Amino acid sequence: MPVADDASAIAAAPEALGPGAGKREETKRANRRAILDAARQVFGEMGFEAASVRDIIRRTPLSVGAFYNYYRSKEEVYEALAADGARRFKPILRAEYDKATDFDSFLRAAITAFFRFSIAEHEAWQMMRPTGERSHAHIRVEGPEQKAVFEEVRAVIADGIERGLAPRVDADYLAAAAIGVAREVCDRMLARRPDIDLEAAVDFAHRMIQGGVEALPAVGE
Amino acid sequence: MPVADDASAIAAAPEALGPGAGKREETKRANRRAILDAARQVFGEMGFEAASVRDIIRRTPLSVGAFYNYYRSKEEVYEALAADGARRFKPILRAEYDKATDFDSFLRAAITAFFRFSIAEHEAWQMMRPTGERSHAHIRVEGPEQKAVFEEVRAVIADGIERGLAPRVDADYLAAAAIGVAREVCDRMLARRPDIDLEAAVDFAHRMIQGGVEALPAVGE
DNA sequence: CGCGATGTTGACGCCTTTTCGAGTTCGTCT
DNA sequence: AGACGAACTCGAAAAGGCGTCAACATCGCG
Repeated sequence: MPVADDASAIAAAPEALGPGAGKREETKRANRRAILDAARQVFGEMGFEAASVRDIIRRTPLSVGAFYNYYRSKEEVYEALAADGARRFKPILRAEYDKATDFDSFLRAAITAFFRFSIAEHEAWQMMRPTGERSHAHIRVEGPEQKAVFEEVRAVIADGIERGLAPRVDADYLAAAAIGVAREVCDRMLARRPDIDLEAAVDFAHRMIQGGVEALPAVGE
Repeated sequence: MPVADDASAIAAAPEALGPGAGKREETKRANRRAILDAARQVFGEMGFEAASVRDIIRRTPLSVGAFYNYYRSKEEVYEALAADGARRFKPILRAEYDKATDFDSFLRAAITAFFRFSIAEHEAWQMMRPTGERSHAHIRVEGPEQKAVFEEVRAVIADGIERGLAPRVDADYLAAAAIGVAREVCDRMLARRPDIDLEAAVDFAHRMIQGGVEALPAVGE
């Protein structure tokens, strides 16, 4: 199920790309992607801490110097990777919202989408993890892209409040709480591999959030 | 050694010394603590990534070699720091539980305690942060001590279920969800500095979790 | 008092990161 | 087309952190 490694590094058919698709731009794009792909592989295989910049560029036709033209450190690469995930998830969320007819069904659809997305990402990163030695530290990136997703959630909630589908509460807190439930339940679900019961987890998170929302009192003003 | 004299605590009574009475043990303890204190300061000031082992020991009367007698890396120090926090919080939670008469009031007390604790910790770490350049990456440790806190929460919930105070649900998921709400709302609250409204945040989290729990029975309401 | 165990020191070697100037490729102007 | 400059790449080398270790200090105990 892991997304097959497509040979994205070298474009065999440099078709007419978008506007101003000079060869320069093209290789830049390809290099960025080569680095990102290699980094995902390396981080997945030996963990973020253990990985070095050299490990990454070794899986790339590029040199050390070229790496530093694109990213300043492996941390920045990691952030770019995380940003990429957020950037891919946001439209999914948006699509669910546009498709939904009522708040409750949107909530469930959004949670389902998030869990599915997380499972896929999880698998994509875990390809070949030989050493069981797992670090106890997780890194959570809170960059612009992640904020954008948060904002999306907050906007949707604010909209729901506006339409009277939810009580007048602090949309900021509600978005945070909903994301918190989803995130943590998702983590637990993933921890139960290989017996992942998507339905049950979605159901739990959905009821929890929905019930919580209904219990919130409208805030003054 | 800077730890110059001590008032000649004569080793006349080698036996009846309490736990950790040897001078050796004592300095070991002091050194560990010196490292931890220095590390908290350094991490707070320049961020975890930027900090080096030498930055830490520089604020300590110890040498590089001594550092490696206590910890294998700055990561391990960070984990120790996080473990320390969890170890200090766990009894607080326990005390609230022993004191509580019903589940609902315990829940509120626990959330309040957690938020208070978080505010204090936050302030302890943020002493003097000159450079505004903040990394977007947070590190979350998930070591034995954190697991112990999680287990504590889960046990309390399981107990509540046993007594019929909460519906028969997956205690694992419920603990995760409750922690998720508390954590995220707490983060948001802290982000609103310096206008922190503890009451409002506690109230929000409390209602959210309580409402969520009530909505949980398998055959939705 | 003296000896072994335990702890500490700090310079050293290793390894990674980051820089930088020479060389190369691309886009563009004539 | 030819040639010039800008942008990019390369890899050696500088910079610097990490972890070690042999020598030294201190402690506990008989």
